[in-house]
Parts: sequence; C-alpha cells; structure tokens
Amino acid sequence: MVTMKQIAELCGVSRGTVDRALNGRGRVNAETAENIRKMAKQLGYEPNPAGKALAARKHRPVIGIILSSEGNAFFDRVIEGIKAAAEEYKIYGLQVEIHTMKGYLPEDQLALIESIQADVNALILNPINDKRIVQKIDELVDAGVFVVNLNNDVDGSKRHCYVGSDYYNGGITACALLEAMIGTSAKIGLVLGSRQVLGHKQRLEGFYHRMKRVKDFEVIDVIEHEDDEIFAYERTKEFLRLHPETTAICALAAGVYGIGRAVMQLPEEKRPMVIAFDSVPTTVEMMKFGVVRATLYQHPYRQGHLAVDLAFAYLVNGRLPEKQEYIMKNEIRLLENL
Amino acid sequence: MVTMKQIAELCGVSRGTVDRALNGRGRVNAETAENIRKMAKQLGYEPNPAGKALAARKHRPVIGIILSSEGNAFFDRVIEGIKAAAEEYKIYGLQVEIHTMKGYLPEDQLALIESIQADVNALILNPINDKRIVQKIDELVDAGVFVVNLNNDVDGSKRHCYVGSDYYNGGITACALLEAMIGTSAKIGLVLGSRQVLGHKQRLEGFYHRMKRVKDFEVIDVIEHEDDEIFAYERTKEFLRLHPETTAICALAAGVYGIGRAVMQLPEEKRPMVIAFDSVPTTVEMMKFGVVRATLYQHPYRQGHLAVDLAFAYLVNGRLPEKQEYIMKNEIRLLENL
DNA sequence: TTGTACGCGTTATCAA
DNA sequence: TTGATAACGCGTACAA
Repeated sequence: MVTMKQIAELCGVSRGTVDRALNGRGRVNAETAENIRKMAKQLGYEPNPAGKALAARKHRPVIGIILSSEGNAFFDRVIEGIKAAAEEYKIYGLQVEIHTMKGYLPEDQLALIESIQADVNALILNPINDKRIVQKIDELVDAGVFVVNLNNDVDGSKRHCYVGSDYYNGGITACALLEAMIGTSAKIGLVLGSRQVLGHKQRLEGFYHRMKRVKDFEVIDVIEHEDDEIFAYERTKEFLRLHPETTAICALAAGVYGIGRAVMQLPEEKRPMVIAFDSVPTTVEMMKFGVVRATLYQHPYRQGHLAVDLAFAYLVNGRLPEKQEYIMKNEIRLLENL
Repeated sequence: MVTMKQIAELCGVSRGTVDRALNGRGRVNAETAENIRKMAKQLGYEPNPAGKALAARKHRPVIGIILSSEGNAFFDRVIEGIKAAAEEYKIYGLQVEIHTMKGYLPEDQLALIESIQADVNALILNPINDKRIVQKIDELVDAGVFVVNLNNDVDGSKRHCYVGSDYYNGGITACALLEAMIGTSAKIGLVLGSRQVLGHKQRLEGFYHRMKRVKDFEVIDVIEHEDDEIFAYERTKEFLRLHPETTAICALAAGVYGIGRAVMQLPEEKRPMVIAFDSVPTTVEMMKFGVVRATLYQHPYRQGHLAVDLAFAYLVNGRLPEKQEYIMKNEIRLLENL
C-alpha cells in the first residue's frame, strides 16, 4: 500500500505538495504536479479512506434527503435503510437529515429543495418529473452538491447517479409470472397510479412487450387510481362489475389494499388472480387472505442504504460512484418467502 | 460524537488510562477504571473505526477462507463477493487468503485448517458436518480466532456466526411455488445430493411440511445423486423411464444440468415441470431451453461479501456481530428476472 | 498505577 | 509556489 508520504519522498517534495497536486487544489508548479501525478499512477496510489475520514471529521458533511413518501408505505423500508446507514456513518461525522412530503406537486418539492440547499453537501431525492426539478438538480450539481436520484429517475439531469428498480423489467416479470401461474390464457385488468408517472408507464410497456409472446392474454382495461387507496377500491369494484369475465388483476403500483378489498367482495370461486408489487404490510395482509397470490419485491431497504453509501463514499472518501445506475432486481415472492 | 480524549478530560486522567480501562488491558486502578467505564457508557462512547483502522494498519490482520467449492459453481459468485470485499478492505491492511478444496471428507478439511490456523486471525469456512470439525472450530475460537460458518452450519460449535440461506424455508418455498405454477395436483420426483447433507435434508423436510397443505401432491421418489452431474443425469433418466406419470421434478440441490439433460430426452409435451435452486450458468442455460421453469436464488454474492464484512468489523474495528445468524431470503426467479 | 509521546494517512493553516 | 506543523482518534512503547 502506497501513501502520500512515500510519493513525497520519491518525488523529493513535501506531503503538502503531493496533496495539492493530487487533489487539484492549485498553487502548485505545473511540472512538479505532473511528475507527482505520474508517480502516483505508476505506484497505483489509492487514498486511504480511514485517513480521509479522520481528517474529514471537522467538516461534518450533511446529506439532505427529500422524499415524497408520506402516505406511501413502500418508503418505510427505504427510510429504515437510510437510517441504518446514517447510524453506521455517524462516527465519521456524517449528518443525515430526512425531509418527507406528501403528493407530487413540483412546486412543493422545489420549495423544499430550496429551503435546504444552502445547508447540504449532498442531496438524495425521489425527483418529480418536471422541468423545474431537472433544472434545480443541475444547479445543485454545478454548485458542487452530490445528487442521487432515488427510486425514480428523471432523464436529462446531471445527477451523479440513480438508485432504484428496473420498472420495464418489472412489467416483463409480472407478465411472465402471471403466465407461469395462470397459464397461457387470461383476461386481465391492469391497475396503476397514473400513466403520467414514468415508472408506472414503463411497467405498463414492459408488461405489454412480454405479453406479445403469450397466446391468449388479453388486457381488458387499464385502471388509474392516482395513488389513492379509495379510488383504487372504487374503480376496481366498478371494473369488476362491468367485466365479470376478468381472470387476473395485475397491480403495477400502489393501491393494492383497495384493489384487494374490491376483489374480496366477489365470491371466492369468482375472484381473479391478483399479483402486485412491493410487500407493504397491507399487501402482506392481502396475501394472508389468499387474495394477492404473489408480489414483486425490489429491495427497498437496500435502495435507501445504498443511496447513503454512495453519498458517504463521495463526501468522506472522495470516491465517485462506479456506475451511473444502481438497479435492484425484481424478486418474486409468495407468502412463503416474504 | 464523544472521543477518548474527552472522556479523559472529564475524568481528570490521561488518554492512556482511558484506553486501558475501556479495553481491559489491565494495569489500572479498579476504581478509576470503573469510573471511566461509567462515564463512557453515560456519554454513549463508540470507538471511531477510522481511528482504529489507522492505528491497526501495522497489524495486517489475515482472514483465512476454506471452501469445499471445487466443482460447485454456486460458489463462484460467493467467491466474487469475497474478493470484492477483500479489495474494499485492502486499504485497511486486511489480507484475505482463499483456499478451495474438492469433496466433503472431514479429514481433508481438517488438514487444510491445520495447515493455516497458525497464520490467521479469522477463519471463514463452509464446515463439513463432523465431530472433529466442530472440535477444531471450538479450538480456534478458544485461541482467539474469529470464525464464520458460511453457507452451511454445524450445530453445537462455538463459531461466532453463520452466514447462509434458510434451507428449511427453501423447501417450503419450492413446494409453494410448484403449487402456484402447476396447480394442486402433481406427481413429483425430488432430486438432491444426499440426505446426509444437513441442508439437503432440511430442504426435504420443508418441502414435505408444506406439501401437507396441498390436496393432490404425491412424491413418487427421492433421488440422490451425491452431487455428481453424471449420476444426476443417469438416475433421473432411469426414474423417468420407470415413472412416465411424473409431472414435476424439484431439484433441491445441484445436479440441475444432468437432470435437465435427462428431461430433454422426453418429447416436449411429456416433460415434467422442473424447478431448481441457484442460478449457475448451466441452470440458466436450462432455463433458456425452457426445461427449468423457475429457480430459487439465495444471494451467493452477498453471502461471500457479508462473511468478510463481519470478519473485518471484528478484526479492524473490534465489533462483534449483532446477530448469531445472517440468513438470506429465498428469492424466486424466472428467466425474465434472473 | 499512570502519563507522555509517537505513528498511522489525510487535510488545512500558516509562514516562507 | 512550497514546506513545516498541527489536528483528527486510536493503539502502544516507554518513561515516570
């Protein structure tokens, strides 16, 4: 393991100069700087995180987290992951501040970002898909803030990386799972929050794509519930009344409890097979009732933890993420392996 | 964040004394020691890993790893996880040495352990279920070596912790999955390495336990292939010849490729549904052929990584694991979400 | 029994 | 443009 001290000796300069050269702090002769960089590369120098961490303790870097999570139980586990990571890194002086909000109004999120942006070194957020949000992200990145998009992404922003699930593959997997469980013939109702939401739209597309390969799958209709449990209940109920021929319902987003309650009003032998996403407590309840047969799980805890890991690695150890996107697998879970 | 220095000042002693009191190095007045410990507890003192890591760099702690992995592709990903973790911690002076072996003879493993035990501070191994191995583990623990059992456990040993999968639940989940995919009626062949292997036996028990709840599931026979691909092929072939009524085969352990090849000799419409464990390349191939319909995945990469994480936390940061057992979930995967 | 001083690798400040 | 020095928290050798 090679250290700055060794490089300094070999180059015949002081550690301070090596530091300036390697970390681009300026005020160093271009020639010696080049020489030092070459030597460092040749020796395979890697900064020691422990040393960095120790020295960084004075900084007390702050990670601000903004989540549109209120009323969405999926984020409960995400937040647990965030808190576990925060606890783990507290010792390095890292401060993590979580701000939650309700709904998806861009101006609300914008206001929240602006209220904290002066005080954070990194920002983790589930961005709302809006021009102004993208601009704000870019502004922060340009100002030196490390930005992670969590659980959903917006395209064209300068965010350092994205942590979340693969929505398109989620749709594909949901369709494949349905085929595996119900056979090649089904009359299907698809339920989601809104086609405006990028992730929901992608899942829908994935589902349709995979469906081309199944002989007798037919989508009767796509129901949108605007992420509202009551709407999910009412609209599913109405859908089932209009379409008693339905044999499967695929809940591509939240609202599972409402959907389940609507399905439960049918006599058992007439109930369609329901599959869902995530395993929030109310969904688990529906699985115990036998109403929801399977669910697709996307490691919410790990998503939260990883987002903080990446910000930590950058702030304390100066390490940029290796990848632009950290995508969780879609895991299939039955009641038995929840 | 409270440091030893602060505690020293508050107690009116030197930092050296605090160190001795808190780390039980002796040579310190019992009364002052007690006082210091109380103060530390009261302030919620937690040693700073960065400081520890830096100071520990002279030690160059060694983790020895012994795996009966040769010829078992499952461990390829486990080893990738181990190597990734080793790379991550190299900077802290951690050395990781992997030793692989073939087969499950206790004396072989014993000899391997003995050949390295003088040189390691921690040992990670997948122990063979044998009295002598248990004794050896206990001997090492008593000698101050940190021991992690990986992928399978032996009962009654003093190992610090176990990292691996939940075999019993794996059997339960396999049965539930089969029911979800094939319906409530099936004539089943169960294939595994050997009932002598604890994990295989537990999966078998889990499968039988869950099967009680399914009306028309019937196990025709249990085939043992001694973890040999050719035996798996031959015996499955013979089984299918004797029992053309078979509608499902559940591969509870390795040998999936041999099983698949035997199944492929039947005309497509007569093939039983096959489900398996793990997703090694040959199993993936069988899934692409449509022969294996689903597999149960147990996070091999994370198993390997976590085992090293725990040893690192102990050796460099002096942290004992929070849990005795770190159990991975059994995840269901189709070709689509592999 | 206790205190002092140094080193681990890095960053930051100040003086040259 | 540079170098020297102190500091971060901990472990430890040595002196008192």
